[in-house]
Amino acid sequence: MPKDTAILDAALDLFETLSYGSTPVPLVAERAGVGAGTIYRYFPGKEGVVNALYQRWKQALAAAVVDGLDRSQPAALIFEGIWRRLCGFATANPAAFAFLETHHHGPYLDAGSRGIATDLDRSMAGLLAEWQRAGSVRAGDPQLLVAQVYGGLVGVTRAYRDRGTELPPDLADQTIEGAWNLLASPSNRRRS
Amino acid sequence: MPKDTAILDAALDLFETLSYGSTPVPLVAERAGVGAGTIYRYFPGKEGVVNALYQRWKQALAAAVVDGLDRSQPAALIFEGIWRRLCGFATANPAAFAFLETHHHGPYLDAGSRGIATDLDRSMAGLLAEWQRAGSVRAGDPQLLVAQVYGGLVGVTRAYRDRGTELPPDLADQTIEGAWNLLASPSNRRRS
DNA sequence: GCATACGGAATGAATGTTCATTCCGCAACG
DNA sequence: CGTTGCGGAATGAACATTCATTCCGTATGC
Repeated sequence: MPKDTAILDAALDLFETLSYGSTPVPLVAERAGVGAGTIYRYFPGKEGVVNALYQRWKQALAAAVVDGLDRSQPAALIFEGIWRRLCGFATANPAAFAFLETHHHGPYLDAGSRGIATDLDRSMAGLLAEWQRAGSVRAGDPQLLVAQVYGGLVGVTRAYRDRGTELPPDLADQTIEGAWNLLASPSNRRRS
Repeated sequence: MPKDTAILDAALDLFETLSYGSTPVPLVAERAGVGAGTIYRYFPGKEGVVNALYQRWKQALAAAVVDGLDRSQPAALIFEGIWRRLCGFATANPAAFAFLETHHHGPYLDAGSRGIATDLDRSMAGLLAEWQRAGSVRAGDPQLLVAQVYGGLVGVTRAYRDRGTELPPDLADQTIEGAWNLLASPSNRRRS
């Protein structure tokens, strides 16, 4: 494994269990199987590591969600697709998903990291706004609706984590009905 | 203001903006208007401060939500009451609400702090389970349903915070329809 | 094909800084 | 005066970062 990847993987693990502030850089190095100084060959410092980590995964998440969306389908179907990808991503990369969440606010994140985050939010809000115009999603500030559904998924993954259980493969099935009904206008709600 | 309260208030502010790990104790002291040593007269140490802070506010939240619930009302009405109190609490104490969220996972929280948190979760899940038996809430693990609705509220408050805006007084009105529809069984959904 | 020399990547002990905590002297009250 | 509560400089540990050194793969000369 390339050293920079080894470093990022080790950092992900440790930042998640110890929190960023309480993780010593030398410990990251040890876990990554490199010397402490090596980290500074690949990153400008500890903050550089968090930001690289954040951007790497946020971009991966954005790609996983957006890539190959067929925008011509009905809203409920597109939403289902997005939701499944989101859940798939969280299940496949639970530590990374939790990391993105926990560090959303971090004062050490730079403009680049924040930018990626808001781009994704905005493009989701744009989609919702379309659907509102088409009458399939209920009224309300689209950004807040996005925040509310997405927050729900975050809450569920956190609950599993607190419980010490892995995310189940049918996470999407368990949560999609609620998620869609939170968004849908009355006539578009799911019956099942 | 009593010194211990001043210390907790200062810590709340700083932990929220700088994160726990990066907040120096002497800075908390300065902000609280006390000497650095004084903190150690009131708390066993920095961890003692976070835990006192967490417990203080989690208890306040629990009290705000549960106190004086009339369990004989229909589910939708009880839920509305709870949701309004929750939103009221978040609006009245935005920093504390955010703090409780951000530090839910903190490795520095002790058993006492975690205990309060899970008690509240469990009592909410119990309520939901009752409603499921009565047919007003859809099927599914009640703990996960709680996590999903509550996560939604957290997401919304976070969105406002990211935006730099205060939480609006009508937060509950903006979010309750979605929240209830996420939970409700088909026949109990809101039309409005 | 072998020996030698070179460059840059990697290392980890050393450095200076930052921080949680302590402790001693002062002040306020009785 | 004694006692109690407080302040903030002093302390020592832990940390992020640096840098003199080692190490290794490749090139060069024989």
